[in-house]
Amino acid sequence: MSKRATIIDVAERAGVSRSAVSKVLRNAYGISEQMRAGVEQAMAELNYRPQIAARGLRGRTYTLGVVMPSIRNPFFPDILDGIWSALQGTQYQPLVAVRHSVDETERTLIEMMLDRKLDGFIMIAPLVNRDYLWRLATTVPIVMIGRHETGGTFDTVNNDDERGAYLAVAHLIEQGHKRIAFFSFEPPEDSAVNPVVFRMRGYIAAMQAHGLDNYIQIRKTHSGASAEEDRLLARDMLSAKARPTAVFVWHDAAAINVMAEAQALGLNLPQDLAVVGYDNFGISALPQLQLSSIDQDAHAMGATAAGLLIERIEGRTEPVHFTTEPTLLVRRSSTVSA
Amino acid sequence: MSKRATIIDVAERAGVSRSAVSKVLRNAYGISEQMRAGVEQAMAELNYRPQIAARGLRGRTYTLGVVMPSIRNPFFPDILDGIWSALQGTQYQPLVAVRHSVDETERTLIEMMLDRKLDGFIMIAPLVNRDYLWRLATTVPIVMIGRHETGGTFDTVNNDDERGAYLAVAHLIEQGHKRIAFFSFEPPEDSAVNPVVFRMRGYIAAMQAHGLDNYIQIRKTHSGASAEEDRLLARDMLSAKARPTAVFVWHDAAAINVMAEAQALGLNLPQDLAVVGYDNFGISALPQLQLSSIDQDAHAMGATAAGLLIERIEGRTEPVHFTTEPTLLVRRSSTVSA
DNA sequence: CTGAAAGCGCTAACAC
DNA sequence: GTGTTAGCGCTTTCAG
Repeated sequence: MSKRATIIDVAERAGVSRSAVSKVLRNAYGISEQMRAGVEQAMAELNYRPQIAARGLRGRTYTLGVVMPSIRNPFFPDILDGIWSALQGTQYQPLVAVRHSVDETERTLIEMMLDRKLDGFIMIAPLVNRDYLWRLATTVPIVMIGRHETGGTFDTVNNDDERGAYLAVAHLIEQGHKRIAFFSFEPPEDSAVNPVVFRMRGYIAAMQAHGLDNYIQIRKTHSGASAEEDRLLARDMLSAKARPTAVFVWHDAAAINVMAEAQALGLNLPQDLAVVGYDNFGISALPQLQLSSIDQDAHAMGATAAGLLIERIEGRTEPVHFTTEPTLLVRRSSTVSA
Repeated sequence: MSKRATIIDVAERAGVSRSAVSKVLRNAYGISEQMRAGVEQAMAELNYRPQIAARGLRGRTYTLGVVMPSIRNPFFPDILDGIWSALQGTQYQPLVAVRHSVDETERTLIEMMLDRKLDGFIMIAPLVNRDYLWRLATTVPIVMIGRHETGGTFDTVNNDDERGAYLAVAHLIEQGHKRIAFFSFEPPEDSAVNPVVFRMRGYIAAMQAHGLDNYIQIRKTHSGASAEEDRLLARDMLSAKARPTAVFVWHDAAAINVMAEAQALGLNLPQDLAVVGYDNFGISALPQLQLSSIDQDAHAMGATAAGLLIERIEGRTEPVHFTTEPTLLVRRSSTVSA
């Protein structure tokens, strides 16, 4: 295992002091052109790269922790792409930690990243409670994606979930549907901040705005429901006497399960049942699925979150709350003409 | 931003020296029960957690870098789960870095993780050339997943791709097919180590073993082909005079594209065209896809890789090469009875 | 069994 | 402009 050049090696080779090298490294004030040139040459010759870990002991590690509840959801890669593109040209690098069991919240991950002295966190809808989060946010810069909460000291990036839901339902109404159900789930805790609550609100608003109060029907699975559980609930919903002719589903993964169950029950899609999901995740556009969905602009969410986090790390203290506009993507699952 | 307790705080509170605390921390030899108890109490009272970053400056960071070419492929989450389960009960934690552009290889990621002093890497089929990899492997412990190469100083974990392909093709032959094509791609470099080459070998072996030499047909897209490019090639293949009645596709994502194109051409699946993929990735079992596939046991691959990497970090120098057994999963895409 | 002290690679006052 | 020096939080000889 060969040896890596250190700042001392560079200093010796260039015939200058360590601090001179350090200054060149940091582009700090007070270094002559000549010295800079000499140092840079020495660095090149030695193939020197500063060890960020050591640098971190004094200051920053230039490493951002991205905390994900899963990488199975094809929605998250888009967020990551956004983060990455915002980080281009900066010194910061993202490192991803993924939650693995449901009984374990993100706390373990956060602590392990704290131990490793990462500079800040982008967290995606973590299962941590309010108190913990608020306290944590006074300790380290945090940007939260997918959590509607403006009281803490952390920044947030959210989609306008209420409006997105409204768009979805209005689209279904436009297709002639009246009996439109909302397929949802019961958020585990801090329900007021959960996007699903906003989507429900948008659903109700749209139904009411079109005089469909009497057709409102909300079905809920529990958080982290399996495909089987989703399908069980869907079967129950679709077997009822006056079954809905359309359903707005809180997110795409569940929407796919609802569609599968509908087909298993012999329904033709979209004639017998129209479906619209939320997230427009990676596979919704597949020819085999063609699921209509609300796009949150995950890329923008990621990019914005990364930008905000860096601002935070570099000193901003006022919380910022950013919202992306939802877009409706109409595909075959909700209309014959698509 | 409140202050975190350091080893000095603990030492003072317990009325002992820093080194004593350090020894307790590391379970090192030569500490009395009484002192240990006192130190542990002080740690608890101060809510002390050692800062791994500082520890890393001397020794290990207990952090493993997992380098992925993408998190879009639903095959990778299974590997990550395996890694995670093998790490349970150890001090090591995985941190994931994801490649984002194709023109950029994993080198950047590796270097940034090296700068951050991670202890070792699990890399999944990276786009780095042999020389770089071999040199790197003399510097830092590495376990490679999905690269058939036994000459370097790194460990490898692979599926028996040749056997997996054989299973897939034998299954199709059993279903009565003769005109079985292999839908593949041209590996960018170091092609001899690419799993796809082994799959091709298995395909050819199975065809020959059943006297179907004359029906061998291999189609290739290029590495990183888009869905459109896959479909274009599929269209060409399926529009030919004597089109194949079955196709073995090098991996599931491409198989889904082939199926989509077949349907667009008006073919009925699986009657007109049977399809088998490879990887059994997360969505192949969806009712809407029901893609037959070869399972590599991604979980075992991840778990094994993590175990090997820790052995390496803790001193082993002899390279180890591990192979998982492929399993055929028959679904609707290749047989009417499934 | 315990503690003093040097050192890991880099940063940041502070002198010169 | 440039170099000296004292840390950052932890580990690790090496005396006692």
